[in-house]
Amino acid sequence: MTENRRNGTPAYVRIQQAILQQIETDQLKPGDAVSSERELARMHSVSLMTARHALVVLEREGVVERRHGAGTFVAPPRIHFNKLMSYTEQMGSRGLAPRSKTVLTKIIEDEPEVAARLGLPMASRIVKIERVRYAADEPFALETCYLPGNEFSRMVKAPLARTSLFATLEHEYGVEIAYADEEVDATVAEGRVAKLLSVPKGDPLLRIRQVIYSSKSKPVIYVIGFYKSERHSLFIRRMR
Amino acid sequence: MTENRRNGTPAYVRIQQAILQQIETDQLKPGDAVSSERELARMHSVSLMTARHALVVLEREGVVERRHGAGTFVAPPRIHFNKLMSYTEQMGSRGLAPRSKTVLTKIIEDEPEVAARLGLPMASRIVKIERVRYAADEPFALETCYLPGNEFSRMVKAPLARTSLFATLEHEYGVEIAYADEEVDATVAEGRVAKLLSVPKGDPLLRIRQVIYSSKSKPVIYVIGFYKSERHSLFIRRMR
DNA sequence: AAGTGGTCTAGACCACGGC
DNA sequence: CCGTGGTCTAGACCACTTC
Repeated sequence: MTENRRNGTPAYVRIQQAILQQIETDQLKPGDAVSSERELARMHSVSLMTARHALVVLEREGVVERRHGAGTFVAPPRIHFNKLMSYTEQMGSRGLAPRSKTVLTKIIEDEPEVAARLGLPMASRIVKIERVRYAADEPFALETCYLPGNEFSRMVKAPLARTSLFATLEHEYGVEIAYADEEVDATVAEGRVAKLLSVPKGDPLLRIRQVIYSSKSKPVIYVIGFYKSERHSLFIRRMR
Repeated sequence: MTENRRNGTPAYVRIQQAILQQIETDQLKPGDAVSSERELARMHSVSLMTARHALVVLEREGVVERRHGAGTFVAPPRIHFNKLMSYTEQMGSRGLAPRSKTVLTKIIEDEPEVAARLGLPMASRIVKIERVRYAADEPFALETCYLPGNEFSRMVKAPLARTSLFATLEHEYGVEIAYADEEVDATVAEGRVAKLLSVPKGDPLLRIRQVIYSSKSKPVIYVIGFYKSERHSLFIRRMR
């Protein structure tokens, strides 16, 4: 082995980095052929198996596609289906600025159903944050978030107008958000919800109840959202 | 190579099959250690790299977990979130019998929007099948399926009361169903839909519009479903 | 026919985990 | 310490695609 692992980095990772850099700098675009296994082996002075390993892993990660007999090609940019993203992140990925107004933030102790959803004892202290989301200066969603009060009481004062809830949790509290289970159904606008969304009573709304879990599978946020139906629909990709 | 690929099956696949069989016959249960790479290599008279390959692929498929320094272990049974299943399959997995009534089946030529969703020219012949789904003798959903008429005209006469649409497509037509894109929103019951579901006009309904694709990424079914909200909600797991 | 990825060998050393 | 998985070599032949 002629001094592989120069910087503690495995050879196959160095090969991947070289390819990824070519993609990032647009030297390689989707559909373009990546150097073949044999070329990579020569270029990086490694065995065929090592060059091969680099490509196999990149394929599993969705960066390249390999076609038997033909070659290895840069994969088209991936569309992230069913990805858990905050409202801020969703808007950001479409190049739009998130706009929302916090209409309520307080600590409650009398919502046992919410406590149960968060896996807390009844009558626990819970942070409640209610926000109206806007798209094009028009309200389209009302989202109510609940967080365990003992851990996250500082959230009551967080400047949520600027930063996202996810970012705050990840940076300020070191909570790594991992996944969410959503329950979706249909309902109609009534009372306070209708007023905040400025829709007539009886209009159909999408209701999404979401339990968001940390990487330790502990519930960290419970969210109930009401979405104006004509301005919002949900996309899901299901695999067989 | 001492006559590997006895039956045209690669050695690493044979090793996988041996392990999978041990799991299926409960000789290996979740958490149990699988034979190590070196053991497998000896047992199957292959090199370490080949035994290793078998395990690496099984790990990617979620069958086993590998822990550096510790060993390879049978993975806990996977929970299938966001899996594309037919109504028949969904009911089956809950131990319930599917019940539905076909209220309409005909060939149409005048729904250009549907044709577009299926990637067909306007004014194409399209098979339309409308079914009411029951749970506990109560209607809870109205599903309208559209299929390309030229390929699937025999579907008009398929005995859908007994077999599922998916099964028919897969067995009779050799179409392999791969994934679906769903668009979910909320609406209210009106006219014909309200009548068929026997709900009052104005009741909220979940509307799901689904394009189901074959493994060749060709649209094969377009489905519009209306679901009674108090009897149906949708579960989604999103990963970060 | 030339070039590509797919499978495979018979070894090697390293890094990590558990006793 | 020993056994595990992780990385790696320097070749080989096969199967497939493209021309």
